[in-house]
Amino acid sequence: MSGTSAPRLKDVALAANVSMSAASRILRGERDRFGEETCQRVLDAARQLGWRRNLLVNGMQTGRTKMIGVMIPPYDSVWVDVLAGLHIVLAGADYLPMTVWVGDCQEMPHFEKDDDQGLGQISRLLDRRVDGLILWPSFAVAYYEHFRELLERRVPVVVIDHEFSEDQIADSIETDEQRCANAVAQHLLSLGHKNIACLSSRETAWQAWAVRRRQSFEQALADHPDVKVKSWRLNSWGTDGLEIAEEILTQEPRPTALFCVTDHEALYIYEAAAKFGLRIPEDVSVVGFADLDFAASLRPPLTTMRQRPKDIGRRAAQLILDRLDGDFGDHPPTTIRVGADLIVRGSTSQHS
Amino acid sequence: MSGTSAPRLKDVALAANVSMSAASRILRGERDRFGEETCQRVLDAARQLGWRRNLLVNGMQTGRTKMIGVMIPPYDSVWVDVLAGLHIVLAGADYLPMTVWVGDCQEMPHFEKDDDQGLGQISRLLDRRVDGLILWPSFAVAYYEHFRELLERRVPVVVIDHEFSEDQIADSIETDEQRCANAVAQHLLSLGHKNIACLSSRETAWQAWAVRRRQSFEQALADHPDVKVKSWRLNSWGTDGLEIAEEILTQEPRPTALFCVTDHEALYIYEAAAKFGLRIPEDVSVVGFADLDFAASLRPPLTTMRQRPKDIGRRAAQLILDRLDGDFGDHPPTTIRVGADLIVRGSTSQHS
DNA sequence: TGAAGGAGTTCAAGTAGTTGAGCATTTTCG
DNA sequence: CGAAAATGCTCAACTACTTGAACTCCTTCA
Repeated sequence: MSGTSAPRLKDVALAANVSMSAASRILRGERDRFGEETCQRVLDAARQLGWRRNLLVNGMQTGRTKMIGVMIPPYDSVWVDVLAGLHIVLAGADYLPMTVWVGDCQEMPHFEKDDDQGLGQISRLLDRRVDGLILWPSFAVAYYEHFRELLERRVPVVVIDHEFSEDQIADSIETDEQRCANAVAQHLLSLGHKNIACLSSRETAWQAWAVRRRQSFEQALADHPDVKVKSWRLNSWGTDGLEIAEEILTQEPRPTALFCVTDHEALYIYEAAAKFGLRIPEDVSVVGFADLDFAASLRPPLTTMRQRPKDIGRRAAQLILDRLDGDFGDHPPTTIRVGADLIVRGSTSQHS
Repeated sequence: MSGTSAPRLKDVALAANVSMSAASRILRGERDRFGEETCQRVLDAARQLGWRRNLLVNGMQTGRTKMIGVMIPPYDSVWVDVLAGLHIVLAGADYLPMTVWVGDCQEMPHFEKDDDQGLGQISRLLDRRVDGLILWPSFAVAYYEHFRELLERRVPVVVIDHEFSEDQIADSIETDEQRCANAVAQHLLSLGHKNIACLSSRETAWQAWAVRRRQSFEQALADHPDVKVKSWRLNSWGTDGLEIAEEILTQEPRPTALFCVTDHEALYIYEAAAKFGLRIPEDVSVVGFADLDFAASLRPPLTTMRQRPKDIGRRAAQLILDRLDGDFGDHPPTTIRVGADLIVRGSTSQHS
C-alpha cells in the first residue's frame, strides 16, 4: 500500500539509460532503428517496472480514444445480446464500448421525460471524447441537432431501431419489421386462421418499434379481405397487460390466433388463457416476438420470431468502425435491416 | 461535413480575447477572480463555439479519469440489474462505467480457458487508466497478482460473488448464501417436507456461487436428522439438465420438495414434471433462486429467492467510490453480504 | 584525407489544457 | 502623498507521451 503510482515512460527510459524518445520508439515497435542490446534493455526495464501504455495520452495526441459511446435502455435480455455483439466486434478492433443507460433505470415510466437526461448522457460520452456513438435513445428532436454537430465533427453516429422523422442524418440499423410481420402473417394464414388479434406493447415514443411492428402486421394481412384483424395495446404505463389479455380472449367470436409484439405480452395471454381454461394452441394459437430467454420454456413452448440481437450489435459496431476507417468516406447514411427467424414451437397449430 | 474538429480552449480564449489561463479558470468556475464583463465574454464564446471540457486532459493531469472498469460475464437478466445499479451510483458521482465482457460471449463453455482473456480485458481497462475496477471474473490465481499490483498503485478493486482462496486482498460483495439457504430450508421445513433434493448448476470455477449455495443449503438442513437431503448437479457443460431433472423425479421415494440453485434449473424440473404428469406443487414443491424475469410467469408461478442485483451493483459502486474518496483510507478489505427475499408463489405447498 | 552514407540516438515542439506564482493597475488607508 | 492591499489578468511549467528533424559517431570509398 505504498502508493507507488503507475510507472511512467520517463522511469523506464531512466532505468534503461536512454532518452524518452528512444524508449517510446522501441516500445512502439520501431525496433530496427536501434541496437539490439538497447532494445533488450528498454524492454526489460519496461517489463520489470510493469509499464503500460497510456491510452489517454494517445487519445489526446491522435484524437482517437478507441472508445465508442453506447447509449441503451435498461431493458430485457435482448439488450444483453446486442451489447455482446457490439463488444465482440469493437474489442476485436481494439476499441471498447462505453455504455450509458438512459432512464433512471428504476422506473421505466420515467423514460418519457428523459430527453434532457439523454442529452446529459451523450455529453458525458463526448466529454470523454469517444470516437463514435451508438444509440438507442428516446429520441427527442433535440437529439437531431446534436447529431448534426457530431457528424460535422466527424464523430460517426449509428442509431438502432429508430426511424428518422426528418431526413436520415445518421446510419441506422433495425429489425426488418416488414419481413418479420409477413413471416408471422404467412405462418398464421397457412394454418388457416381467419380471426386474428394483435397485442401491441406500450406504444410510447421510446418504443416506436412497437408501432411499426403492429402496423406492419396489420398491413401484411390487409390484402386478405377474408381475414379479420383487430389490434390492442397496453396503456402507457404497461400495467394492464392481463386485463387486456382477458378482454381479447373473451371477444365474441374469440380470435383463433394472436400475435404479440413481444414475448412479454405473450405471457399475459398464457396467464389469461390458463385462467379461462383455454388451451394453447388448441383454442388459441399464440405467436410472440424476440425469443426471450424464457420463450422456449413456457408450456407450451412459444412460437416466436427470433431476432438476431447479437447480429444487430455486431453490425452496428462494424458500421461505426467503417466510418472511422474512412472506408465509408462520406457516403450517405445507410440503413441496415436485419431479418429474424420464425421459430415454430408448440403454441401455434392448425385452425380446426 | 466540413470536418471541423472539436473547438479547443485556445479558440475560446482567442474569441474572447483573453489568455488561455483566464478562459480555463472562468470555465472551471473560478469566476470571482475576474471582471464580470470578461466572464460573460468567455462564457459566450465557449457556448457559441460549442466548447466542451476534455476529460482526457483532466485525466492525464489529475490521474483521475472518472471511469470505473467493470468486468462481467454475458449472463442472464440479473446482470443487467447489477449494471443498472452500478450505473446509477457511478453516474451520480460523475463517473462512468467501462464495461467489458469475459468469455467469448458466444459460447459459455469457453469461459474455463479464459484466464488469459480475462487478464487481457483488465489490461484494456488499465491502459485507459480507469480509476477503479469492479470484477466478476473467472478468477485464476493469475488475477491475484494483478490485484496486488493494482492495489499498490491505489486502484481500488471490488469483486462480486467471489470467495478469495488466499487472504482477502480486495473488497468483496456477494449474496448472503447462508441466510438465503436458511430461508429456503426454513420455508420447506415449515411446509413439512422431509425428503428434499437440491439441484445445483454446473459447478465450475466461474460459478463458485453454485457450490456455496448448494453447500449452504445442505448445511442448513444438516441439523435436522429426520430430513433427508440429496444433491445433484449438472455436468460441466450444463447440457444434461433435463435428464437430471428426470432422474430426480423418478427416485424412490420421490423427493417431495426441490431446491434449485437458480431459476434456470427449475425450468428443467417443470419440464420433467410435465412429462411425467407430476403436478407442482401437489406432487413436488419447487423453489428457485434469483427471481429471473420469467419466474413469476411460469405455471405455477415459481417460489424463489429474489436477489437484489441492483442493490449489489449500487453497493459495489459505493465501495469503489468510498475507496477513491479516501473516506475508506487504508481500512482492510471489507466483505458486504447482501440479503435476498423469499418470494412465496404457487410452486410450493404443504407436504400432505 | 576528406566527403558521403548509414546506424544509433536525442532535441524540441507538439497534444489540450491546469495551476502556482507573479505582474500591472487601481483602490484604500494612514 | 506614498505604501499596502485588492483587483484582474498572464507567464510558464507541468501532465505523459509522440514524432519529424537533426545530430553524433563510425565506416566506407574515392
